[in-house]
Amino acid sequence: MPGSTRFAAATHLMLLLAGQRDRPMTSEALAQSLSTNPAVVRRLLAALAKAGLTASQLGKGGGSALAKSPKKITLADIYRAVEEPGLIAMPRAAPDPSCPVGGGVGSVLGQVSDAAETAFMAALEGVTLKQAAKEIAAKNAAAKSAA
Amino acid sequence: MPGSTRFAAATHLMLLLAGQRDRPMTSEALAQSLSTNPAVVRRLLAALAKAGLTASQLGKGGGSALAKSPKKITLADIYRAVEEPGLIAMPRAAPDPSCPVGGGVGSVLGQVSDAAETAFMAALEGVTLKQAAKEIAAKNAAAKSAA
DNA sequence: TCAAGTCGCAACTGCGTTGGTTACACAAAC
DNA sequence: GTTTGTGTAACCAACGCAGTTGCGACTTGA
Repeated sequence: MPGSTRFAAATHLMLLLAGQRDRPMTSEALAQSLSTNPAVVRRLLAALAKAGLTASQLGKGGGSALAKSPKKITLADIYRAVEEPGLIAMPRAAPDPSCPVGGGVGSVLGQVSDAAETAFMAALEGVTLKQAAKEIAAKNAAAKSAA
Repeated sequence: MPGSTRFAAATHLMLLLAGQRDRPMTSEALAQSLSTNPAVVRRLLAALAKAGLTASQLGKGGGSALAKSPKKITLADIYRAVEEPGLIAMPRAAPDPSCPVGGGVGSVLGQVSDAAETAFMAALEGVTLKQAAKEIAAKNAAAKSAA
């Protein structure tokens, strides 16, 4: 697994918040569901808040909550909030300058990378938080009836 | 650095080989163009050979060469040959089993991940090695005339 | 048959990123 | 003013990637 697991964790968080819209949830409660540390959750939440997806309330009875309707939040929003762009990494070392291919590879790859990344994001753009929540609810209902 | 730079390096290699189809190139010569180590090149070449994109010749005067026409090789082929699948990483730690969201996140994310990855690969599928080589040649010609 | 050239593969190392953890200052509610 | 909870910084351990080295296997050519 190359990249980071932040997107998966952030999506989990957002789904949790989407199910508790009436009152804010503390980072500790969220951390327990993710089986991780509150500070990790807060780091994620900080990124999400900066993107305008969540808002937090300080002090007693505080916590975090969605800042927008789950219908208006897509997985692409979440991805952009917590992950770095650049699905395709460029080589660290510069290629041999005497190589005629070396110079061009970068720019060609850059173009392709942009196109591929756009396609990737478009797929994420197509799923809203609300849709995802609904799908999970349906899944849980099915599991419960089976048990 | 997020993912790996293997795709970029492998594409560079393939472009080099596409320009030297008459005789095989040694890993040492390739390594020089990439300004890296021959062993690194061989690792890449091993993966490309396993995918049927290149073939190597042992012994004196040996080296590696394309196994197919550049017209029939797409960047998606190269990507698949050298990179692991799974653009979206799942969390390492299993979520709290008492959390109703926890279980569903994985499967929903899996579906989305597949869709997004398919879109990503489709973009790469649209570019053949030959097209990339042509683009670089055009770029180099333009640079030369400017100088 | 033997020497030279080249790939194939496996170990070890160094570096950068990631996630986990702790600690502490600040803000809001009671 | 005490309690609750966020925001943020610092530090640590684990992991993956690239770089490096070394050696064995194989093919060519004299």
